Amino acid sequence: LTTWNVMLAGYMKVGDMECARRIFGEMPQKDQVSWSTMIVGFAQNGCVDDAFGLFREMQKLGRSPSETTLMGCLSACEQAGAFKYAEILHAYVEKTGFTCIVEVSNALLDAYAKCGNISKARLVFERMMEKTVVSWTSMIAGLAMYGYGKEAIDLFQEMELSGMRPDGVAFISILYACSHAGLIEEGSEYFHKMEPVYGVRPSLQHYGCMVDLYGRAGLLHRAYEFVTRMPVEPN
RNA sequence: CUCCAUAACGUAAUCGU
Repeated sequence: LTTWNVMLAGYMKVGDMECARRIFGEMPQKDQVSWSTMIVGFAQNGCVDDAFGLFREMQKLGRSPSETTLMGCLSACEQAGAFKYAEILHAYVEKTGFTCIVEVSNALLDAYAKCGNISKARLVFERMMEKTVVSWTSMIAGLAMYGYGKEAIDLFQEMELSGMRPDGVAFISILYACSHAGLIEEGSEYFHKMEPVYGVRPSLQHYGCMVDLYGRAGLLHRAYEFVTRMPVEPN
């Protein structure tokens, strides 16, 4: 079974959905990994309708999509901005009680944010019993996408107060938020506190965010100076 | 029983309507 699954994953990875589909039809048994591989594979190759077709087919066959399959489906929604699918999946999540699985709620919150419904995303976030750094980061990034920079910063502070330690991705989100809301000083303050205060070494992506922060605000000299002085090789 | 192999939640910039 694993061997068949590996074949599915391989074909999907190179974008050969026809071969993957053929193998999927030929294999003697299928498990959750097989279904999940197909659904996520279609989604990542931009075929969201095929992905959901399989989700439906799975249910018709009386198999319950696992939490992992669900996370893949939700992640597929965001790539397509497929709000209608996000709502269907939300209903399924509620029905099955998967809401208590933090990763599933994270995926749901992120899908709503990326599909254009920030208030539903917020609702999912507020109702979560348990939050991980992924939950906080997804919410912060969601607010940032809508240009709510101030709110993103407030949430970042709230996260710190709750005792959650921000990681590298959390900093990418807050820098993204500052950049898109024109909060230049706030952004550079966060950047400069990263390593000394939080112990997170800035990566190339963080430097990229800073160049964007200055450049987007029209501070081209500052952006240029930043690029020439950064300690990692600019890409 | 333990470990290992296949899927799976947050990740900057570039995309006119």
